[in-house]
Formats: sequence, C-alpha cells, structure tokens
Amino acid sequence: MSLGPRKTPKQGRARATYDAILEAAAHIIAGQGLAAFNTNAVAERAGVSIGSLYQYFPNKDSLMAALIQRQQEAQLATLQAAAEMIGSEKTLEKVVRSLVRAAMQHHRENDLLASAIDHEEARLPVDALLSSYLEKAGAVVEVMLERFQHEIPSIMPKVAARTLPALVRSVTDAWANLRPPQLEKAEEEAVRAVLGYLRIGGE
Amino acid sequence: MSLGPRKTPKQGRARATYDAILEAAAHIIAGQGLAAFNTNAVAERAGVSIGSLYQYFPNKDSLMAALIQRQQEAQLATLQAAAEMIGSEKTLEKVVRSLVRAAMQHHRENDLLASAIDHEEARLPVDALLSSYLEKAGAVVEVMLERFQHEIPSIMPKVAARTLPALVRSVTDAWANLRPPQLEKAEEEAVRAVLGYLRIGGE
DNA sequence: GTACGATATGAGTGATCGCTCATATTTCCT
DNA sequence: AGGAAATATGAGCGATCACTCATATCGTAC
Repeated sequence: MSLGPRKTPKQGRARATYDAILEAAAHIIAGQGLAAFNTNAVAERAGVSIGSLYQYFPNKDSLMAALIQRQQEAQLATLQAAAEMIGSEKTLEKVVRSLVRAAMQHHRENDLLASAIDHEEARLPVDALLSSYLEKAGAVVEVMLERFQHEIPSIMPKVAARTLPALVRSVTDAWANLRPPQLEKAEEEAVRAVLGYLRIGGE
Repeated sequence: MSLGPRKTPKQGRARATYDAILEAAAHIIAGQGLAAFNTNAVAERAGVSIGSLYQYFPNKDSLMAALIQRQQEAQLATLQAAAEMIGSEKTLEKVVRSLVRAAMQHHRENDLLASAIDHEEARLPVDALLSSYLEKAGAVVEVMLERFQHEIPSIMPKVAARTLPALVRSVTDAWANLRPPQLEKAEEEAVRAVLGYLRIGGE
C-alpha cells in the first residue's frame, strides 16, 4: 500500500484543496481524537468532496503519513529557531531549557494531535521518514551542545543527540496526557531529566 | 458508559471464560496491534461466543479497561519483585539498574501491547485506576530509594514513579530500533538518564 | 429428578466508514 | 472558440464491527 500522495497538484486550486484536506485532518484529530478521524469527516470539514480527497491521497493511511511529515517539518523548524535564538546563551541550563521548550511546543499547542501522531508513527511503515527526522534533529542538538563540551566531558554528542529528543518527548507525554495536563510539571521534569543525563559523571 | 465488568463470574467455568477473553484480547493487541482488536476476533480467539463476551463486558471499552488494570497489576508485581531482590544492594547505581530492568521488562516482552495500553489510558476515563496504580508504584519506588535519601534529597516519589517509566521507555525505544538493536547501550543510557534525573540538585 | 439460576450460543441488525466511478465543471493551450 | 487535461462532485457499494436477543445447555440445591 502506497503512502505517497496519489498525484501532485498542478494548479493553484488543487494546492488549496490539498492543503485544506491536511488542515481539516489536523483539526479533527486535534479536537476529537483519532477515533473521530475518518475520511468523510475530513472531506466535509475541508469543504471538498470525498472524491477530491481521494484524488490526492490513495488511502486513509497516506493522509496520516502526510500529516506526520508535516508535523516533523514543523518540529524541526521550531528546533532550528530555538538553536538560533540561543546562540548567545552562556549557561548549559538555559540552553537545555530552550531545547526542552522547543521539543515541547507542539505538545503544548496540541497534545491530542501530537500523541496521535506518535501513535501512528509506530503503526505505519514510515521508518525512513522518522529516521531522517531524527537524523536532522540530532544534528541540531549536537551543534547546540558542542560549546559545553567542558561541562559535560563524558558525553558523546551523537549518542546524546539520539537519546535526548526521545527523552524529552516521553517525559512530556507522561505529564501532558494527564487530565488536566500538567505542563509546567512536564517542563520541570524534562529539564531535570536532560540536565541530569548530561551532567552525570561530568562533575 | 460503564467501564466495570457487567457481572462477576460465580462458577469456575465462568471465571475461565472471563480469563480466556482477557488473554485473547492481550494476545491480539500484542500480535497485531490495536487496529486488529475487535470484539468478534477476541471472542473467536478465546474460543467463546461473542454473546459470552458481552455477558462479562458491557462494551468494548470496558474490556480495554480490564486489560489496563491487569497490566498495571503485572507491572506492579514486577516492580515489587525487583524491590525484594535488591534488598541488600549497597549502591544507588545498582538499585537503579534493577529498577530500569524492571521497567524495561514489559516493554521488551511486548512492545505493541504496552504502547497500545498507554494510548488507551489517555482516551478512556480511567483516571482513578491510573492514579491508584501510580500511588502504589510510587510507594514501592519510595521504599527502594529511601535508603539513599542523602544522595537524592529532592525527589518526590510519586512524581518519580510517573517520570521514570516514561523515561526508561523512551530511551529504550530510541536504542532498540537500530540495526542491529543496541540493547546494552539502551540499558546504559537509561541508567544514565535515571541516575542523572535522581541526583540533580542533590550533590 | 426437577426446578431454577447461571452460563453459553451465534445468526443477525444497524450503523459506520473506506473507497470507487460515472459524470460534471474549470482551467489551460493554441 | 474549442478541445484536452486537470480538477471536482457525491451517491452509493461493500466490508467491517459493536452489540442484541431468542434459545439452548449446564450446575446446583432440594
């Protein structure tokens, strides 16, 4: 089963339709969860016919895959923005806090969508997508941490770069999926875990 | 919608039916994921009729809720076993290593089931169940760690009980999905993350 | 043995939902 | 203008699945 888009839009209105479909899908999952995510509802919300949806996505899973990719791109952009913004930060703790905030941002804005995407990443054959994203995110993290090599001498940046995003993500999930979500607690715990992980053996 | 069992089995065969249903549900989710989890399939796998399933569970969600409770009990038992086995351990690191192994066990044995349960915990109104489990797990963790209070003065056990499994799990996932899987590395990184998390601010 | 509650059966119902296809409309090109 | 390509439509098909109910069998108490 193909997960790629069925056809690429060639006209402006086609692009608009394509985007409206993705946007509607995100909106539904964010508002009512994965259970309410069905192709008829997406088409209706997008204001297009069900037939149009299937012009661009060969099946429901391919729509989900497109959503995953879109989310990964957004995450990466947020992370890169954070990396640039802290170029001048002096302390490791502040850098880590920025990192954690960047990683948490999409969860904060929309925890239902974020956790649905996590769940679907595990179910769909999107390994290539995922590992390409981890590669890029890891590279950004590596650059951010390089300057503090003296504070965290026993860290191997590439190892840390793989572990850290996973760590932040899971701690955030654990605290953000509560009712009600405890987002401040989530940030504290994530910062604590990351700092502890980085510094151990290093002082 | 009630999530409790519809009726309590009063005869031996009823107990057997009830257990077979739960076992079948776990087996299906573990083997083929949440998408393959439907009541007809569960009944067939359990070797009972669909009618019998609905004698004991008023709806599909109540079956899931029972499964969640069962898993929590298993987790707790594993944790308690680990707690007893390390009664004589002298160093915090060794205690943490046991803890990490205990937390890793169910995920290793059954990754799909564990993550499905996490996902459903967020969707279903099982807050009471979950926080009762966290209470108990927190108590066990507290006992394990209290001997090292001088090394880790700032930990709140119930908080730690929620954060630690999430942390262990994410690190494990990050390392176990490589080619080839680096399970020793996963354990090392998890121990490192937990130790770091526990010790921060404490030395 | 017989009566009665507990347990088991599974064909069937109604609703949902992924997806197709025949047809219609719009845009592009010359 | 006019034809071709691109895009849009939505009724409805087929499959799946949660769940019901009328009926049958089993266990137990007397």
